[in-house]
Amino acid sequence: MQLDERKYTILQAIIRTYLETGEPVGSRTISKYTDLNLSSATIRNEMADLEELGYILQPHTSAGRIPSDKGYRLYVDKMMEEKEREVEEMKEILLEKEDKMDHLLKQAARMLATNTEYAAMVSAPQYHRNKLKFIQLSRVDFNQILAVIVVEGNVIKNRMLTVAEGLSDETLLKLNILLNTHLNGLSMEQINLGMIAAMKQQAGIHSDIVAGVIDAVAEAIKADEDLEIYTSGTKNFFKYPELSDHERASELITTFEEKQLLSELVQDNLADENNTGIQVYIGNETPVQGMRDCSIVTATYELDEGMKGTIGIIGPKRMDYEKVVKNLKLLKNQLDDLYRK
Amino acid sequence: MQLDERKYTILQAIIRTYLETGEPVGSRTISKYTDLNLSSATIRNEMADLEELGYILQPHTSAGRIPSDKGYRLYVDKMMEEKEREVEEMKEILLEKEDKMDHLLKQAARMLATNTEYAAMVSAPQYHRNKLKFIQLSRVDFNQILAVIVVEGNVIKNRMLTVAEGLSDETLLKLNILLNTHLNGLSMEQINLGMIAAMKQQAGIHSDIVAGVIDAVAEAIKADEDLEIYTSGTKNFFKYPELSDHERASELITTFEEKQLLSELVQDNLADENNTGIQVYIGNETPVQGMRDCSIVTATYELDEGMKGTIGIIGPKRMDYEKVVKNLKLLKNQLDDLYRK
DNA sequence: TGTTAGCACTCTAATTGGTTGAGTGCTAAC
DNA sequence: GTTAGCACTCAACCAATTAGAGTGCTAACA
Repeated sequence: MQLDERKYTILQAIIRTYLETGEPVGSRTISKYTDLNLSSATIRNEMADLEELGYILQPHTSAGRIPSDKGYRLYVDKMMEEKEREVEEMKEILLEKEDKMDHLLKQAARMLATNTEYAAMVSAPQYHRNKLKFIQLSRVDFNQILAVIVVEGNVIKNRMLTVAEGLSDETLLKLNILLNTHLNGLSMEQINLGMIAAMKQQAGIHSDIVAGVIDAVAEAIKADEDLEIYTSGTKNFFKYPELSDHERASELITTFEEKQLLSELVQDNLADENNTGIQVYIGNETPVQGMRDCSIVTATYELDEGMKGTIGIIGPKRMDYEKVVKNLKLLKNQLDDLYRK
Repeated sequence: MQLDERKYTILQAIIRTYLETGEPVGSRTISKYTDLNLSSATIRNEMADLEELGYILQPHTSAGRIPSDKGYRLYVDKMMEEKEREVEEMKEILLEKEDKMDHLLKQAARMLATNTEYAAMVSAPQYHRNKLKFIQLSRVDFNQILAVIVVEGNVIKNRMLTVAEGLSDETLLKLNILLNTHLNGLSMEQINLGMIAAMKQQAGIHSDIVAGVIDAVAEAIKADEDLEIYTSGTKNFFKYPELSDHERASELITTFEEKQLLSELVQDNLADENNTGIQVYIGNETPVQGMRDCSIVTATYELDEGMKGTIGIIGPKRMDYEKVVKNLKLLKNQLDDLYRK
């Protein structure tokens, strides 16, 4: 048995109706809804076939049909574009160029959640191909040295170092020059043990300062270790009965609170090189444990060369995919443009 | 009518029983529970009086009684200490001296939530009495200057400034000296417009750099504007039916997600000078909108001189106050000691 | 051969009414 | 002042019923 054109049309009608109403769809509804002019009995026969093909399911014997994951997948891949969406008024998306990145991203998440009425996440950009740009040691207190490390992409890392006894300005200058001449322009891979040893030797009694700085450099470069993720709209889970029984809600909320659990999503997204921009995970396809009953739609944005982050929406499988994709694209474009100018 | 000793005893019995069971308490239960040797009928009379006095309420006509906010308040103020709590095995609280403050505090919140089975929050310390310690301008790129500002308590603020054309090392040095000689050691209040104008004049064509630095200084000092708050255990709200209907849960979760809404709590807590250490808010007493059905217990910790933060537990009014207070005290002590050594 | 009308059947959701049990308030007696 | 006793209230539970939506199947139709 094949998915011929008529079955395809019927399936499409079922899914669209279900997305609108959230209720299982019966044969009579489809018989009226489509312009196929078929009786409900015929539709019933076709529905039985579609069920056999795995595109739809029956929650119980005497209920209508709902789409299966396979059905949703077909919808997202093939049917979605075809529907000419009425241009709908959308709350203006506006991102002020805030100087604080964290505020900006938090704001972005909030906006996504408000506009879509689903839960939203935004990951802070990951910095790749990081090279050391600049190191600066300064005396702050008698026995405290501040090391400032700037890497490509203008990520800044501060590290306070305590020294046993005061350093003269001259010594400090020497150390500054030592560190900068040896390390500037290098990537993590290029900094090797031999180099470090050589520097330590040159630093003499101040080798522990060199060690501290190297340590801070390492941390600044592998900043992705503690990937920041901002979320918003957790309460929207409650809008969809299929997600809001205690057990499920509890799991979803925990996942959303312990944001590290969402990092899979970010990894997955960034890893995908030939990423067209939008990725859809339906039900079991999700890389995040505890969200098997949801659909997740993500997009990757790029703030600056190599600074990529992920934005995403989590909602019920019967989410309004068009709206979600539209919102994500809009935000992605705004973020892409933000620092490009 | 007065709260005589017998009424007091009965009230105590009612509240304790309710805390244990979470069910409205009937007269017969109390008649058996206490060693007053009174019949249920007598208890009923006393209960009617206690209700009139406002210490207990009846959810509906033919139900037992539950404590009112006023009842809980009396319990927390007067009755709590009297109960000798069996020393209960508690999961060991252990805070590694993590070098990253945010990890440490997040971890602390998680621990509180796990131990108590309520929702927990931890605020990052607020830095008070901030004076400027040190300013450093460095060239990073041809047209980019990095300003590093260190204030008392070693809070560090970075600000990237873009300049129209390159600056000579000499000019940079001059600006550094200008800024440091004028500003070091001053508090926010001491930096006035006249001073800024004078510096701008001396800076000549580089007055915009001075302006940028002043701006960053202002931000560094009023860092409390974006007070960091870490939360954990949101899902614990679901453990208590009185908090987990959709409406209430939705509100609680939103408050917990938009952490700024919890800042009232922190303000309130830090403002209270003669704070004995633990503060209890019952029901309507809470400073946080949307938590009127909860009780909140908070404590203040002090990492270093003037670096105060708040830790807190949010749960149902019928929470195990002793356990909560005990946990907060334990954590508070650990945090207090952490950087003191 | 594909389509349709019709019918028996299934299952959920909502409604109803009855029962149970916990708990109360009140009164009269101790 | 205390208590026994009784009538009353109310939520919670259960079973039975009903209504309605929807199905699958069969037989007739074009």
